[in-house]
Amino acid sequence: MVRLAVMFHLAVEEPYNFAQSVQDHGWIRLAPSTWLEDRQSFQYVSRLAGGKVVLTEVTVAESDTALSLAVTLDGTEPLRAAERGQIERDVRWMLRLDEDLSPFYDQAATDPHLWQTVRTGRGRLLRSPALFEDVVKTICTTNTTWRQTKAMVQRLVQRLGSPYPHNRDLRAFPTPEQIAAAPLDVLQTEVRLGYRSTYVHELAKRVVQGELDLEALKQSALPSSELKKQLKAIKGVGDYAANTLLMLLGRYDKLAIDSEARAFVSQKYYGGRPATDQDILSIYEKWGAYQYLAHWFDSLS
DNA sequence: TTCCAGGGGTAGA
DNA sequence: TCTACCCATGGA
Repeated sequence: MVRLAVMFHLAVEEPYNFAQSVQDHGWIRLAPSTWLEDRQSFQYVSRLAGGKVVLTEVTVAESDTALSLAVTLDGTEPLRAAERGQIERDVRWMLRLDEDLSPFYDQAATDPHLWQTVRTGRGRLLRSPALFEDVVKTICTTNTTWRQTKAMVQRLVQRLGSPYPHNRDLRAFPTPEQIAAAPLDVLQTEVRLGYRSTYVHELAKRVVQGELDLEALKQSALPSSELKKQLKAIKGVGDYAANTLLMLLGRYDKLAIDSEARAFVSQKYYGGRPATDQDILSIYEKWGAYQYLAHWFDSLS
């Protein structure tokens, strides 16, 4: 089998700590994303619109001057310019290379403790190329352990995703079409999504039927509260999941309060006594458009 | 056994 | 808007 590789560079604005930013978020441990420690690189199995499966690897480019990333695409067929362009846009989206965090940096610089962590260039939390993938992954984080989340996503990818020709153990995240075409029973008994099976299956069918245009939400100029209503209209997406998805869309004005956030705030601000959701909200309220990131960095530092 | 994990849907008030 | 109850799964 012929192996074809393409490499290109992406310019990056500093401060940006590639290795930390990619690994900070748990998403790096959800298939088909991987962190290759020995190569200090981020690997992702991409499925292009036409069905080609390509292995994408991103690492810091060797350079004495400006920071840039080296992106390598491995596949069996030559890539058209449009396909290469798609992957480049996907990588920029996944790593949030085009997000302007300077207003947050300005605000964070007024908090010496938080600034210690923020200034190191972390905080561009990893996300998936398609919002569909992130909605499914987020549904898989609810009311379960992180261990089970990883296992559910891994089984979903292995059972329904398209294989990478050079290594069939590597598969792309299944498309809405692939999930919709699978019998519900497969999601229940093989992927073992539990009661989430119907949510994920329904979501895939709605996307395939054109009833729900998730990709359009990425470009939406709607206020976060409006966007949140649309996200909560998805079965399986409640308050926590909707706010997590807003963060994945680059909106940081709402906190995703889960058991981890409750435990952290309780420990740090209430001496181990339980904190109500209102307590948590009031702590980060002053961060306005950047409440999620403020809490995120607070929990890191 | 029972509880609960990076919750959410639904019915009933 | 708030509360009680249910929901698959698997580890503790």
